Amino acid sequence: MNSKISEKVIERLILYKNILEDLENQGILNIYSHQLAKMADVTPVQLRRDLMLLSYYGKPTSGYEVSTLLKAIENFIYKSDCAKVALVGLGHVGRAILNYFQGRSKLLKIIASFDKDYEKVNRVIAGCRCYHISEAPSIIKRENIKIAIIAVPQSSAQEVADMLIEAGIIGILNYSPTRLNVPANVYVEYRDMVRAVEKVAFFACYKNQ
Amino acid sequence: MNSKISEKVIERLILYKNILEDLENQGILNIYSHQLAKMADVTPVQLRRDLMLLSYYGKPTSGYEVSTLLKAIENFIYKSDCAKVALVGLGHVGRAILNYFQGRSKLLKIIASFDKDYEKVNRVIAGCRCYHISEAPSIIKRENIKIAIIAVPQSSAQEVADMLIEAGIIGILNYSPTRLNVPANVYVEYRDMVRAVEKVAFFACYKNQ
DNA sequence: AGATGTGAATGGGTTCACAGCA
DNA sequence: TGCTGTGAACCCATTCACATCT
Repeated sequence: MNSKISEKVIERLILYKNILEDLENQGILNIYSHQLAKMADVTPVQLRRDLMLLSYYGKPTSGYEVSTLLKAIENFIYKSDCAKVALVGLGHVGRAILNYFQGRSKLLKIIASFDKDYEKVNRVIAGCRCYHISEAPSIIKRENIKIAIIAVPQSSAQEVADMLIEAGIIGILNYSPTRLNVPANVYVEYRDMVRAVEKVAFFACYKNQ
Repeated sequence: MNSKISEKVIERLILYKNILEDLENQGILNIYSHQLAKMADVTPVQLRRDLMLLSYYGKPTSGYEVSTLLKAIENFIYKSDCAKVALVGLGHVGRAILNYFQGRSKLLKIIASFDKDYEKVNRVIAGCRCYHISEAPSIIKRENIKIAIIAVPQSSAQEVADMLIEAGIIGILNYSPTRLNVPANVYVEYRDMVRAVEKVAFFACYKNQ
């Protein structure tokens, strides 16, 4: 592990990857930094700086080759250990995630989903089988899943997190508003929807005086 | 507008507000910076720095008074112009947001929701009436709504954004993966769920070698 | 000429270290 | 003594300016 990699750079690289996938699907072969930067809402210099991480190089004549740059970002971001994802909670958030994932991420796959409601258990929802929450530890261990999405109500979030971590999870995307207590080696990202709207409201008004 | 306010500070202030609401509900009257900082996963110095924005002061003996600090943050964050929110798209993401909002945000209120599906139109879902998308411009103008959440499929996100901005929206929370083309005065926050999981996967693995 | 890649400068955010207070 | 508030130092991210390439 050489120099520390910042969250912002990774977020941007993932965004570039998305845009490049779209460009590839449109049959575009080459792109200049100023074009890609515009699509990603960053400056061309910022983009070129970010790409310095990848040891990938473009050409002054034709810019970047879409397909190879895409592969370079994928190689950099992709860690095969963390390709399998578990989803806990099949309410609206959980279903939304399953729908969005359908076919979108080439790098990650939601292997299993869990819920405590027996109505949902054993059904296949958006291409993913649902198991009872009590089966989570054994399935996560057996499949060696390292990443989990928590989409359960606030009241059970910590309890679910404890169980997941015990089973080997080291990365959590938490859609519940609760702050989780986790060991130092576990990475948690919070996505509270209410806080997100409050942030937008503040900055929108702030920007316009 | 004196000095520029950073996104990170505001995100943290909103988080403190959340935690303080919980503390108030638990009947806790006072709290020290190191306690609140721990709950928010920041350093005590960082917390005290953040509070410098508010012109609110604690006491070395008893720390901060929960109720007044909470009010100070609310006052700072709350802009009455931006209290009304519109939601576009009542798929799973839209419903999830409505459920989370139920009673949670004291500062903001989702006034109206919109969908193109006539099955949903005129129903009241999670306490919020659903209108046909074609009514959005007139209702947004009439109610003077400034903030909107976009929870529609990728293919219609830009079109919806154009319509909203035309009707007076200046802040957008975008759950679709699409990058939006908007005028300079409009603030947009992106919340793509697939990219979020990819970020977690990267850092979880990166942290653990 | 018009791109890319990058050392050096700038600017913003966080932490240190300590003064001041009850 | 143990807290708060904050100038100064530090560190990280972005931007500038320019050498380099075709």
